[in-house]
Amino acid sequence: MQADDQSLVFEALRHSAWLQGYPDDLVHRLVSEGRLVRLNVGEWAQAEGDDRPGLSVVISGLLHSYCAAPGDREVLIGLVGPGSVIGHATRYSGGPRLVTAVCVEPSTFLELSEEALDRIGSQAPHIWQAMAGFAYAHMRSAVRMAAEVISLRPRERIAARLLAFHDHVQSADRHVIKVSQELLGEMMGLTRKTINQHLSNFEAAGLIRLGYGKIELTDVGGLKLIADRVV
Amino acid sequence: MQADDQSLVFEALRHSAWLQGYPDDLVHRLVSEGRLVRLNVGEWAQAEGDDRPGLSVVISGLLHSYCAAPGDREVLIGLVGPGSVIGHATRYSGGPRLVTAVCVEPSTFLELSEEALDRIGSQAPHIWQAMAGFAYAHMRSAVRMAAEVISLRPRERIAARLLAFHDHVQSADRHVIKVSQELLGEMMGLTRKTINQHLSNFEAAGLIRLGYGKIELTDVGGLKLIADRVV
DNA sequence: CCGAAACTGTCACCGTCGTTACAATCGGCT
DNA sequence: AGCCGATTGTAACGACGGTGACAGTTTCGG
Repeated sequence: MQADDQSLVFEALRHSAWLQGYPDDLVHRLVSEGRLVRLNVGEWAQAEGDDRPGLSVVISGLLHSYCAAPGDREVLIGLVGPGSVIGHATRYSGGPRLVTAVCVEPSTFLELSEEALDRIGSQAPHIWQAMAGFAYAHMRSAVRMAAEVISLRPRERIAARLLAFHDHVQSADRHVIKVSQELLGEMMGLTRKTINQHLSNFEAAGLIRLGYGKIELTDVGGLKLIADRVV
Repeated sequence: MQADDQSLVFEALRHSAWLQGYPDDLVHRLVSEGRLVRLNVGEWAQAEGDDRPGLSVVISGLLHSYCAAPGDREVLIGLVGPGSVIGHATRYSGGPRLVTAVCVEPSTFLELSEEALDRIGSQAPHIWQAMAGFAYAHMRSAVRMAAEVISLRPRERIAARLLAFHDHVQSADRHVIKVSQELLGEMMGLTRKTINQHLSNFEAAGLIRLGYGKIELTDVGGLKLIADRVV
């Protein structure tokens, strides 16, 4: 890895939600033990049950993550951006990969093999806590998503999901969500028509502004009220 | 803890899905560092954001686990039986508890405080792998549940959920699921009426047998076909 | 600069699920 | 044995989302 790549990767990891609270030392070890990988649009960063175990941390780019549902279908579970961790160490989780991630933008990753994780672990045991930590974070969002889909009607669900995206991203223009309505529908089990109907509704109420392939949140508080079924 | 309790707890942990593949030594440490707790019907084994961090392993009994959804609602997420792990070590997961668990039968737990986990970790680092492991297991089932609810229509969803219960339990009479139709509906976001309709349908097709507060699976393969949308 | 591809806005029809309500049945408790 | 609460079977009606289809708009690449 080039020296400038190294510092770039370091910054990306250092600011990721995952490693907040862990020492610089751990981050440095991750950078030096990891391998930088670039993938183009359409390539799989990982596949269920594939033979490349380990973790990958997204440095730049964007991916869609799919989960296998009964009947050989795949459902879009979420968007994966810089700072997210995907994949898992088979050895420490005991099973095939959960999800499939496909690049929708050219992306770069820091790939950490199981062996690399072992080497890091022998020097900096923090890594195990960190791994348990992101497993929890993933579990948290998965449970929340399940709870949303189960308990909320489509209208509330859409509002809640928009807010989840909003909270998930920490960039400057977090108010603008770049997702097509088609994709939104696929992610929460609704048709584009239904999505469109409710979004138009929200726009008329001044909560959001619709664009081509994007949605701008203009009244986060108002959306919260809807998600909370107050309105 | 009494000596006979100790061996009882040891057996429960030793046979739990969680600790399969880990050495007896780790199990022994867990038993000796843990505290045995008994709770009656209606008592909370844990609460979101409560002040008793750590893990609890269910030794005997049955609990319902709830997850907070937007709008101060709680949705029934699943049933928790012997061998399951609930709670989490705040320190290593970085956030409030995810779920609330309420006893529906008198239950016993092995409670492991954060300090106990630390002590175990210093001697047997396996514990961290084990913790990441059950976080993964929980994540897996949560993601799967979300995928089911998103992609399956009610009929398929009910079949898939029945199968999930069936797979989850490893006891002898796993074919008999002891849940009321009311509860089933609550767990997957459907009304009792809808549940009843589809279940009656399944019964007529010879896939299940309905009882009072229980459901017996008589044709697992047939249910799989429905869940997979083949039928 | 233009054409193809992707995305959004909208329609009518139909099926399914939620709502509300009531009766019948089962199980445990006294 | 007998009662009461919990659970199940069922009905009519209305609302809402899915289906399939089409036109208009924006984006991007050649």
